[in-house]
Amino acid sequence: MSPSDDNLPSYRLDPQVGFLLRRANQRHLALFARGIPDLTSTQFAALAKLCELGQATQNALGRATAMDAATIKGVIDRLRKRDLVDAAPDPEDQRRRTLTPTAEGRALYARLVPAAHEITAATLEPLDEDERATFLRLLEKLT
Amino acid sequence: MSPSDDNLPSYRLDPQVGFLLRRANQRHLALFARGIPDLTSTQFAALAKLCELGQATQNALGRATAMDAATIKGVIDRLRKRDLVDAAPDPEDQRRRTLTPTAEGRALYARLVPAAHEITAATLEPLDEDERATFLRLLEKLT
DNA sequence: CAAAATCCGTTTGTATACTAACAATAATCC
DNA sequence: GGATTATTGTTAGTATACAAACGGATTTTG
Repeated sequence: MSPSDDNLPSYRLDPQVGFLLRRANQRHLALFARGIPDLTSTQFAALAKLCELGQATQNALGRATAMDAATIKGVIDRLRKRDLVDAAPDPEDQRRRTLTPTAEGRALYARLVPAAHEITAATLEPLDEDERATFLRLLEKLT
Repeated sequence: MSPSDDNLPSYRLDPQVGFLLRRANQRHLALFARGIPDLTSTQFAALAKLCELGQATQNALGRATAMDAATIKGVIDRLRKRDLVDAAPDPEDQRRRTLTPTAEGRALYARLVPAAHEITAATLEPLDEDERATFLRLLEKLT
């Protein structure tokens, strides 16, 4: 043992993946809130995926957007309150609620898509073309 | 205009950076909760940084751990309730509270450091050595 | 077919995370 | 030195996020 070999734990917070992921996410969320003040990023994700799919049950939409049942419920409640999403009982399965974007929801989504693309670009702005592709490829593996 | 050139917005949620960042963060948080059930990742970050620094005022610790004043307050409240952190008034500035890790806090931190390293490794496990370095380098730029 | 297991949506509780506003204190400026 | 400005910590309000438990509906299984 060297004289400096004490039992102080060798750990620094700053370079840890978890800390960096959290901060990168924070930065992205700030850019999102600035670019799309109308909706939170989660609400936009739910609306976007629902417009992609045309319709979905509540829990299925949650799975498609990586939100658990309790989370997607709150998100959908808020979107419904603003008449962006409609919920109808499923005649074939009485447990299910079939969600559909309203005309207003689809219109808002269509209107916001350009801003959403700009937010993605702004988030990746510190990287050059090659780095972006690399980063997205690797990030996808950590999902 | 080609016949297929309609006004449907071209947007897919799945490949967007924001969506991937959120999911990567979720995966990391799940690994963290499994590896360190004692503390949340945020609480551990605050405790770790405080042990690194020795002491800090509340808002300064928040800045060092990327938490705003309202967030760090709740985190510190919970750590204090568990006697992991001590808060003393600063005689030089009566607005400030000087935070210090308790002996128990330092012991817990020292005990958890190996698990924290394992969580970092588990989070990055899908990447090989080169990819990890690349990913961390690029992620740091998006902070 | 009946029992068990699963799935659906809901509710409660806890923990981030940010905005906004606030009182108390410090620092700065004219 | 007095007014303005900034900082510190607090509070209230909103929005994810997840765990755990629940009743009801459906599916699987024995």
